[in-house]
Amino acid sequence: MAKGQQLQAPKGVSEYFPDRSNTFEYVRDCLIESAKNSGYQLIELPVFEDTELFKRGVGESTDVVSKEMYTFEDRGGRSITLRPEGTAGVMRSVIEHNLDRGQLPVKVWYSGQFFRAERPQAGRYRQFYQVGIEAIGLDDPEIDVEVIAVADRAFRALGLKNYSLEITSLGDKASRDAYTKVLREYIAKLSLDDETAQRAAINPLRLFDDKREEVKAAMQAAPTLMDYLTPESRESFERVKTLLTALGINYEVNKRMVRGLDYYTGTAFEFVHHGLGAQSGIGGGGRYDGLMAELGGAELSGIGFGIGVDRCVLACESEGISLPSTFTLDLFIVPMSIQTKAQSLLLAERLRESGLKVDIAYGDRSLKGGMKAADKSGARFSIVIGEDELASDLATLKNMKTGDGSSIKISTLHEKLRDYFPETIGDR
RNA sequence: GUGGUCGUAGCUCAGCUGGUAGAGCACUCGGUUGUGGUCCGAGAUGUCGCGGGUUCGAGCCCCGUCGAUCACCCCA
Repeated sequence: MAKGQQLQAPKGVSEYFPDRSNTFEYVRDCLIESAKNSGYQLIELPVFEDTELFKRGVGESTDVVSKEMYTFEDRGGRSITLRPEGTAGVMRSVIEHNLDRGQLPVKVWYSGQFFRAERPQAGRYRQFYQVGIEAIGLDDPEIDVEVIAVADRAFRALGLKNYSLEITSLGDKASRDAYTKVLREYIAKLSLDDETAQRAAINPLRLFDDKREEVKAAMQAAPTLMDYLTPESRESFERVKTLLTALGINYEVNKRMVRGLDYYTGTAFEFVHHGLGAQSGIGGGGRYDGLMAELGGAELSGIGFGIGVDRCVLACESEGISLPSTFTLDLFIVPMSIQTKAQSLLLAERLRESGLKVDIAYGDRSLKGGMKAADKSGARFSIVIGEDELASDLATLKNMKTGDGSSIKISTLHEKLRDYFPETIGDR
């Protein structure tokens, strides 16, 4: 427990340590794997950027920018901000390094920490981990569906079932402007309290997300964006739906979906898990038409998503899914005495160099203690190294699962283990 | 930023209307002079989140503070 002056982690951060860190690692890698399988390549970016990037990219009217950013001045007097989301940074890098000059679309994935200074709650942290992808330079329903499929495939690979996909179309800028005008007129006729009215003034779409029954009821009859889509937007959205069905991906059209970042246009989607608390979105994203140009780049459209790794871990736990451990050991060595510890370490290093995963019982433990350590390590085999073994070069290789032991020559242990782990042993 | 609940051993928690701490799990050692998982025995562990107040006496009551948690707001 926290004692007096004991240091503790900053408020609202999530930490993963054994054994739970294995779950985190597995989930993250699974998401990344899915992106790689669809041809996305790594883009590794800084966690802090010029504050201006987010103000222009994400939008100053958004909550994320107006009150949730970790912003500070560096020693050169520059305003720096810890990234609250990933897309703006990717765009900046693409523009800065002319990544869009070659074949399109540019397909990249990223993963890492993001920061928002919010009040923490279930599934919402001030530092959170996200895996995301972006496909830039192509406005096409097929790529929209591919992006959605990357996320859906990853969730299925994790074994998740209790989630659903919601999609909508936010239309192009023309559709959006026409609609917003009508919606503002509708909202103006409602009698709302000051705070709510202020929220509506910033972004009228927000009211669709209000949790209060009276507001929900009032918004029930509100016009929806779907009715104001241009023919092109409508046709594109129809194609997205058709393709999702063809891929066997279930979805629900949510005409009232709200996206918190200003740059979204066209296809927008959100994966919602039903076993979490109030923060139920495990991943979401959509198309952005004006973002690149806004940041000084070409007039290129793009689409991407961000998936919350922390929330996916919680989702797996809520469904009782037990993921394979990312930590595995092939062999655990138990030295009998202080005299054999050094020899054991040499043996371990030799085996490790050939690609085996090997650990040793350190400290002056009893044989029983050493074997308990071997047991808990989860290693598939154990071997006790004592004076006798070193003198005779004979030891018992024990299968920890079955309990069977077979006598082997220590000098040929490498070859013996090669039979069991052909995939891990390299030719060195 | 606003509100509810909570803060006792590494973990999960018990502790009646105030009388200075306990269980299970985990851990270490032993029962089995050199082979784990089951079983049995023994042992170690806390300034009861922190600070102040009331009291002869506070884990328990009061105030503050920090943290956690859940919800609003917002979102991954």
